[in-house]
Amino acid sequence: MMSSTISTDIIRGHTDTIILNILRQGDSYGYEIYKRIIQLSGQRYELKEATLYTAFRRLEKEGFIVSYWGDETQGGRRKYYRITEEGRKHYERNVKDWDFAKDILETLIKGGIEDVRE
Amino acid sequence: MMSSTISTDIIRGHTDTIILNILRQGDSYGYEIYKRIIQLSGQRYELKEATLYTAFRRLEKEGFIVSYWGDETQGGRRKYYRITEEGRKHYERNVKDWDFAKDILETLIKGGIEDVRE
DNA sequence: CCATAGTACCTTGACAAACATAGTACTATT
DNA sequence: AATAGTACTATGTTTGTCAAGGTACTATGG
Repeated sequence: MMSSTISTDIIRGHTDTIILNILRQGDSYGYEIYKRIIQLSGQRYELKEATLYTAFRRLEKEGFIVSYWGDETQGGRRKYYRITEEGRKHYERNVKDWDFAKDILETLIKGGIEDVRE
Repeated sequence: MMSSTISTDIIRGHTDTIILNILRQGDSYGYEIYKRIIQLSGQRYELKEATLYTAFRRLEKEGFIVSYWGDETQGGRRKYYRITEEGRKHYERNVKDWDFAKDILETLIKGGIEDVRE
């Protein structure tokens, strides 16, 4: 599995958006988000746990998410994350940036001189 | 100009492909490639010179391009770059990877649980 | 009862790409 | 003489990703 042709450098810069996209659909915790990313990609991409937890810290520091401990009476404790209003705005902005950049990127990697934009 | 909403992390990983795309349309030199990238993006993206020359060294080391000095009798000397057969293959591979990754990325940043891929 | 796999979280250190900054050197224009 | 443009290069910093390792609990099969 995970015959990943998706290089990490292509995903780089989208990690935060990917996480926020999951959280805007409901609170979740690290391991579940980790699994859901694999599932969403159809087993084609795995965001490493270390990267994920690094991102949580970054996002929380920037005020885009908040965390709270679940009240599991048994089993491993879970740290849940919730997206903030700021986080939603940040997500929307990132998606907009992505849609915008996508087209330019397409021209840059495939276009010839006749495709010059104005 | 250059009200760049394109973050460098979105371009990251595509630098080599962007350069190879220009070179597969004919030999060129650093400064010209620098200018053409700005032009191709419609003044929306500037690949910094430092990044460009770092990429040249990387690409040459990997055998994807070769360089030779131009025979300018006047003006600053120019170092030309030519794409190799290996470079062309590398370019094709990168474009394929990008097309593949693009769809998955789209799902990851916009998709909900109902969009799970198989 | 013990080994293994799975769930769940976290830290440290290494690496590579992109870039800021700075420099060299020549040409053309004012 | 000053400035802007062309053209190349080196050095050091920042940042995101990840490999590797660790802790701790639960469930399952032999």
